[in-house]
Amino acid sequence: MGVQIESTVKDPERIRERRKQIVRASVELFIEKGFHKTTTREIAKASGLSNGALYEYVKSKEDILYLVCQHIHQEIHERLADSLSSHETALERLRHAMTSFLSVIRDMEDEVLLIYQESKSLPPHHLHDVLQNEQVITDVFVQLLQDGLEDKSLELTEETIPLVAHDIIVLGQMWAFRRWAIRDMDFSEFVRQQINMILRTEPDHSSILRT
Amino acid sequence: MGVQIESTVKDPERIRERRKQIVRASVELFIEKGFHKTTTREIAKASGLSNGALYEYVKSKEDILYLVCQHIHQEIHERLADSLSSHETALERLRHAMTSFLSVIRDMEDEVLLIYQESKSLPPHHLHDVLQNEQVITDVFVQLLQDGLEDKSLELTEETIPLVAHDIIVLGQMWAFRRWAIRDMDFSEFVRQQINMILRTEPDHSSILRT
Amino acid sequence: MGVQIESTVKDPERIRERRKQIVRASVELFIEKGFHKTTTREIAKASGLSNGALYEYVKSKEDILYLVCQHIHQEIHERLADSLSSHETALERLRHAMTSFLSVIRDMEDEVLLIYQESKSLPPHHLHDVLQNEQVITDVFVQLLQDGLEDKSLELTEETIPLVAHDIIVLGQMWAFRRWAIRDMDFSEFVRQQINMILRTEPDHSSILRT
Amino acid sequence: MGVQIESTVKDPERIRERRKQIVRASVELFIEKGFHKTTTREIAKASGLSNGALYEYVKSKEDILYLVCQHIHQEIHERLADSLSSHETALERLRHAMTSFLSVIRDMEDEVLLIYQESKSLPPHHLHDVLQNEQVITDVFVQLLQDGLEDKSLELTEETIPLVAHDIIVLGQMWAFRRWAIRDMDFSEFVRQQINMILRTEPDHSSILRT
DNA sequence: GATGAATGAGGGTTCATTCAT
DNA sequence: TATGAATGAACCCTCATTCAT
Repeated sequence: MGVQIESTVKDPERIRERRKQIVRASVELFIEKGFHKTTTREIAKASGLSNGALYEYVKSKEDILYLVCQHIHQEIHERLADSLSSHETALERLRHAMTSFLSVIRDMEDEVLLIYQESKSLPPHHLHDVLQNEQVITDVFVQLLQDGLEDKSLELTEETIPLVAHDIIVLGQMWAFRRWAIRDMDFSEFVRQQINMILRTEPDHSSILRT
Repeated sequence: MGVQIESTVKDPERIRERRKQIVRASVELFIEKGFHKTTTREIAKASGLSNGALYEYVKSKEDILYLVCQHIHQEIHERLADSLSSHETALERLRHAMTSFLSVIRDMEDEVLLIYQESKSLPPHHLHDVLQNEQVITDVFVQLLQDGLEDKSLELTEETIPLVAHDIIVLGQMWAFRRWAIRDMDFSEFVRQQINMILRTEPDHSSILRT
Repeated sequence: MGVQIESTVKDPERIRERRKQIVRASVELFIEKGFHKTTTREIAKASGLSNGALYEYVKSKEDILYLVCQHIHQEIHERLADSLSSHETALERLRHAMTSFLSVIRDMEDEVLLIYQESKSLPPHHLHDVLQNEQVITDVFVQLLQDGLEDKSLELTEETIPLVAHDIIVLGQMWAFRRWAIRDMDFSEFVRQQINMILRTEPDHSSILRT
Repeated sequence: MGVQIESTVKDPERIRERRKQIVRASVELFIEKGFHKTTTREIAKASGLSNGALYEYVKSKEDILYLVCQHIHQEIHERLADSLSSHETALERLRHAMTSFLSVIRDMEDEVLLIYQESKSLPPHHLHDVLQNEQVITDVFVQLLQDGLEDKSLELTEETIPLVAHDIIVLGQMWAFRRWAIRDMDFSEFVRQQINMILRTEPDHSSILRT
């Protein structure tokens, strides 16, 4: 799954191991200084590898960026998937998922920001794959909305589902990429409001329109 | 207004002129290749300036990025401000503003994306200023929401206004930074849905919750 | 004539000047250590240029090799052409040319060897051009042989001319690339014998075959 | 005979075996990409050895080049020696040898070219040995010429023998290193002309001079 | 003010060789 | 003996910036 990154090394266990080191170090560095201003030497050093060894697990600096993006998406997706509940109605499951998603975003705000800012530096092939991963995460919500359509706990039309799902993602990721504007807001308040923006469940607030 | 960029040149008219050339050329280049992959030589050439002349109107490559971001924000803000209507109710003015805003985003999707992806490369001082400009644009909607609170054409609480304003901005800019996911959607359909996401004005759709 | 080498610099006079420095330094270095073991830093330093300046007059290290080969061929060709005499018979002109050619080879043995050993590292396009230059030099002898055919001072058939011309070149260049085997031979003796090999003019030695 | 190459391995049989693999692979690679552009990893892989194993049969990359040159010379020499005839006169034996030599050159043109282009990269000690091997081959012709002097089937003076022998070698190897200029010539025609260049045996062509 | 040649630090990457297993 | 991961010096080249003219 995803694009295969070549390696000179044969032992797959070791590859996994070393790449984990590389990714861990790189995430930190990329967050701190950005992809372009981070040197491969720094990455090697922070990974506990020599300059040469780094290139046995990766073919280019861009590969590292890809690995980083993939790793971040994986973690987000895993944590989101793990938190999927089995409440009776899709509405309740959706609300729960949104809450979980938002809390993942908060935990990984730097990482989310990283993807927003650096993924454009990926070569087309890898970029495509990263965007696909973003879609995979979005699809979790597409599914939940679909469920709501079926069990009628949500009222919406089929055609709007894709965009609504993206809205959910984006209104959540905002916490990461608009930090500067929201920093003084309480996170739980943010959660409450964004969920309400999507669902309008609060009494007498099904719309911000005056009835 | 904004951060002053130093110049060796005295004549302010000439400075304005030359910087316009620089910005025009840079926007295009940055969109095409990204900030880091664009060289100052390319910028100079595309601006019709010599390598040395460039540095008489600008002190560093980062200054150019700043000029570019500022210019983009200015244009967005101008066009948004110009389109502010004088409808009776704030609700109507808001709806009109959102529509205008979205159409500006569509016209300038590359530029919007540019700011999302490259502004992080600004030195802190300039970054701060750019974010402030983003806030200025957001404040247009803050004001409209406030108006709606006052003329009671909108129903919301004071505290939610800032975040709702940001939501409006972000749900609009999505068109630029989620193009890859939305490309096959009709723009007017996008507009309709996003406005509805914010306002829930469509009959029987004041909420996606089943009543 | 020849393949154009790009330069960032505009002033053609300066380009010529600087490239002369580069070539002069490189010939020496390439002869001493070979193309691959010579670094661009060494070349820059020996040329009296900075690392960066070097690359304003040349696009790659291979370009330098090309410039070097071209320069060597040019000099050989010039000196050969300059020495072309106007003796009555083609035979005499040929003998004179061969003598001159051999003395050029002796003066430039290192350079001749350089081309033999390093031209293979040229990119195809440039290699082709270098070989063409080699042919140009060969053609000097082709012409002389042709003349001899016409004025009947030489007895040979048209079809053998090309190969004989190449033989002349190669039997001369031997002095450079077989030095190790010939070093203890007197140069004038070498000249005498090689010319005799081609012309068999010495009394009673028109062939090494016993009559 | 030749320079001893060190090895960590004891069993001489195994050494011979492995080095044969190494040489076979390297010849091909060096011909294809040149010595410097061929990596030891490629050699190891193509030899069916591991990176480390390679260095148990050879102490450096240059050693491999030496082995390669030696092998090529050996094969040329062997094939030349094998073809030595026992015709009555030295002249006839010489003509036969030249024909054989030329056909060896044709079969091994890539290898001959390889030695011309890469032997310069050998460390002095090894280079000396390789040149000596070249001399050994030359000496085959020295001997034949000497024989001709003795049985008087050739007319030449003792002092010219060494150079004539080298001329024979070089006029033959031309087929390899001047391929680009001669490619459209028929090989048998080449043979005929080159032998005639040396021997001038064709009727009425004992010299290219008009009598 | 303008030009464009010059600077030089530093970047990503390679690869001959070594060495722990 | 064999393996293949690790090392790290070194390479070619780029480019933001400066400065003599």
